[in-house]
Parts: sequence; structure tokens; C-alpha cells
Amino acid sequence: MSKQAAPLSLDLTAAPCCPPLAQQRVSDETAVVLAPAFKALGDPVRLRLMSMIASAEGGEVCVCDLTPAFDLTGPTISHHLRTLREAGLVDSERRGTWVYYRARPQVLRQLAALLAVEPSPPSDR
Amino acid sequence: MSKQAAPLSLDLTAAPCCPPLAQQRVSDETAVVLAPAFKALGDPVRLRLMSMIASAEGGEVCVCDLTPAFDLTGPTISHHLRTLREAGLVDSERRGTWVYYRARPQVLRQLAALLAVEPSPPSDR
DNA sequence: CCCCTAGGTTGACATCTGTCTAAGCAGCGT
DNA sequence: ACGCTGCTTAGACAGATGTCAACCTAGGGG
Repeated sequence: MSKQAAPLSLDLTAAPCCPPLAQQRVSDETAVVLAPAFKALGDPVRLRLMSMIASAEGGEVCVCDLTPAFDLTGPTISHHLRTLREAGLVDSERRGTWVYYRARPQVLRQLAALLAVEPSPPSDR
Repeated sequence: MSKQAAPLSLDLTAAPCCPPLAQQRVSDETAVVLAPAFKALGDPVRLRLMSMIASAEGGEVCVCDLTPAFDLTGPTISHHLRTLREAGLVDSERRGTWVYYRARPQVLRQLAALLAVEPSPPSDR
């Protein structure tokens, strides 16, 4: 694998930040910083988790509402959530017995911006 | 890993397609179809390759222009390109001695759309 | 104080992935 | 026909990843 450190909670806001990928070559540094975020989304379970968290009413979900949606054990879900957290995509907070996760929209926005492409170039229609 | 088949060239256009991840829960099927694309972008080398291809003048690049940009052997670059191809992110075409790669904007657009988030919700400022 | 529930941590395991070297295939010159 | 250059395929190998069972920690109630 192409190296990766994961300082246990990435601040993607610190990334050299993102003229669209298709508009200007992504630098090595930027690639190294942003790739882990895409990697984190590169698993169906995590993609769904991310979606469940990001689309949650009130902006947050209890883990207890996430786990039963999958055919996986608690530890496995916990592991995936940790991956999302370390990729800087979500934040977690314990409140009493429960742990709540919420999305970090800035990072999502940054990734979306990176993938942005012209609406539909002339050659296409 | 959470299952995956890769029919040697994915048609992501066939995906149940993408109301933003933060607006509606991504279905299992959609997640299974789209996750591989994110996974493909989840490596710094491939992210840069994707960018070099997508931002290329004339919409295409020769492999011979990609390879020297990295500290990797030809086969390794070829392997990464294949991954991008199988993820449906790029297309390749041989012309004479050289092979040219071009991006598939539709897929990029689809991924970007999935990550789209409200500009900046009230709670944020 | 004890136990119950919600989650996270550890360790183990099979599988996948990134990288390389060696070998193969495709065009193009001569 | 031969060899050269550009790229892909095949095989090998160390390291990463997804999953689980077992264990641990934190809070809340009796």
C-alpha cells in the first residue's frame, strides 16, 4: 500500500485544498492527505454508515441505531466507525450510555469539490 | 473485505444513482456498486493518476506521460490504471504503439453528486 | 456494591492489495 | 526476420484490511 499514517483523527481542513481534480493536477501532498478519505468511503458498509450519519435527523445518530442495520457484529461496526473517524469524515461524542456520531460536512464538501466536473462539455451532447 | 466482483469494467451509469448521501440513506445495492469507485480513488497514486488523466489537454493522456511522474515501475502503474479502469473511472484505447487513457466524467459527476452537501447550514456560522 | 447494557479494544485469521521482477504481446523500424 | 520500445500479464511476497470471538470500560439502576 502506498504509505499512510493516520494520526488518529485527520484534519482534512488542513489539506492544500481542492481545485477540481479535472482542472489541475493533484499534487502528491494533496493526494496523500485526501486519498485516505476516499479509501474510507471505499467500503460498502462504511459508505452506508457515512450516509446514515450524514442524513440523520438532528445531524447525529446513536451507534445503537446504526448497528442493527447491518448483518455484522458490534465490534466490526465499531471498527468501521473508527475508520471513518480517523479519516476525518465523522466525529463522535459520548452522552451517557450512548455514543453519537455526526458528519463533518466541510470534509464531504472538499471531496465533492475535488471530483467536480464541468456540467456537460459540448462534445457530449 | 465486504464482497466485490468487478466485472472487468463497471458500468456505473447503471447505478441506482445518487441523491446526495447526506439527503437520503444510500441503499445497500448502491453502496455495493459505488464503493469500488471510491476505493479506486483511495490510493494517492491512483488519485494523482485520475487527476492527470481527467485534467489532460485534449481529454486524454498517453501512459508514457503518466509513468515518469511516479517513482514506480511500469507494471505497477499499469496495475493502478487497470484498477481505475475496472472501477469504471477511465477508459483506455490503444493507438499504434501507445495506449491513451481518458476520464469518464459521468462517473466523476455521479460520485461528486453523492457527496454533495448543503453549502453551509445555519448551525455552522 | 453488583449487575446490566452500550461500545470500544485486542488478538487471531483469511483475504486483499501494492509493489516488484520476469515474461509476454503489439507495433514499428530496419 | 529481427530487434526495439511501450505496455500488460503472471507470479511472488510483505503488509494492510474486514471480520469475528473474547475481553474490557463507562454509565445507570437496583
